[in-house]
Amino acid sequence: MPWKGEKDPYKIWLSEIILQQTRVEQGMSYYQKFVQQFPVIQQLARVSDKKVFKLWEGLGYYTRCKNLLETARFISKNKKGVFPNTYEEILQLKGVGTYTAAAIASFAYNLPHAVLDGNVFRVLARVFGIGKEIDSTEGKKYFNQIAQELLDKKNPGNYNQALMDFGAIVCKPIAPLCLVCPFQKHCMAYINNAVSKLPNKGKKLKIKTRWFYFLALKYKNKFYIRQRVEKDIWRNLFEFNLIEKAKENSTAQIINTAKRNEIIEKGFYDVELVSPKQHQQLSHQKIYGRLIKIKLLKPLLTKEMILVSKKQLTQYAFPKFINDYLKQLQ
DNA sequence: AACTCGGGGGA
DNA sequence: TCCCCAGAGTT
Repeated sequence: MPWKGEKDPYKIWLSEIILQQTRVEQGMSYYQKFVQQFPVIQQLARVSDKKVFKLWEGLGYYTRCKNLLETARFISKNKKGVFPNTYEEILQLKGVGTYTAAAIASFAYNLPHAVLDGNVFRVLARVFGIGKEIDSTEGKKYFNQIAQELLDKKNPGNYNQALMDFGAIVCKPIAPLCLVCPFQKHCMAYINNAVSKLPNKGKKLKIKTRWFYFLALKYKNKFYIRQRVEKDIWRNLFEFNLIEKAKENSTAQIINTAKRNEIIEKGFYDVELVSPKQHQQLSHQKIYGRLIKIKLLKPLLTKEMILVSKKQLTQYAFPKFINDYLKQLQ
């Protein structure tokens, strides 16, 4: 992995933000893109939001991208481009929590802070047989104390790296390699046949179902799009005119809603295409929907949406759900 | 403390 | 389908 052994705090920070709740294989190409285009933090700081969000497109958790830019600009302007070098200062940065601060502090500056990520939680829970819920406040505190005690204070960077690698390669979530594990004889979970029960993740989140009907409104061969600014999924990304429903609706019902909302007017539109039903499973929501392509014979009255050509669409960041439609859009 | 925030890949 | 990923911010 290109960030291993990396000592530039900027690149370490970049890799850590990208890898939050993200698999290495998924984040790799994004890291490469960012490092190649912005070798130093000042370069990232002066790029437009639009371009950076386009680079982040498809990676998910888009507030990471917003915070990434905010932090790059903060360090560039207020710190003369010099990355902070204490745990406390690093922790203050937007988008940097206790894990990321410990990772940067130990990897870049060899400061004695133990990382506590999914890997470390798992290894500690199993080896020591800790059944406390890892997402509770008490559990986090408890695990953090143990992690900090175990840390090799003379070599925190390598220690942290090694423990995470061990969790990722040997002490895996599913089908861990217990038979070749050097901790086999001491691992409380293995001895008690409880490997699959640890770590203990408490709550299960409820998944809500939503139906998104996107009206791709076309006027004079250009499409109306808008930025999602509300507090919801895909904030800061772009979309077509959205009609959201709690349940499945027929195309006729959606068209009726559009008329009622004065988005289209009788005699001044033409339905050109209705896509197949599509769905996307997010960690906390299940999205169903369709794209309905409509040719408008007169422009929209609202100023909320902007009109862009098919070619210009490629400059905007869209959720995957819409990008899948864009491929079918002529 | 509980909720919210994406998308991908393996079983 | 379910799980889980080098978690953080908000309510």
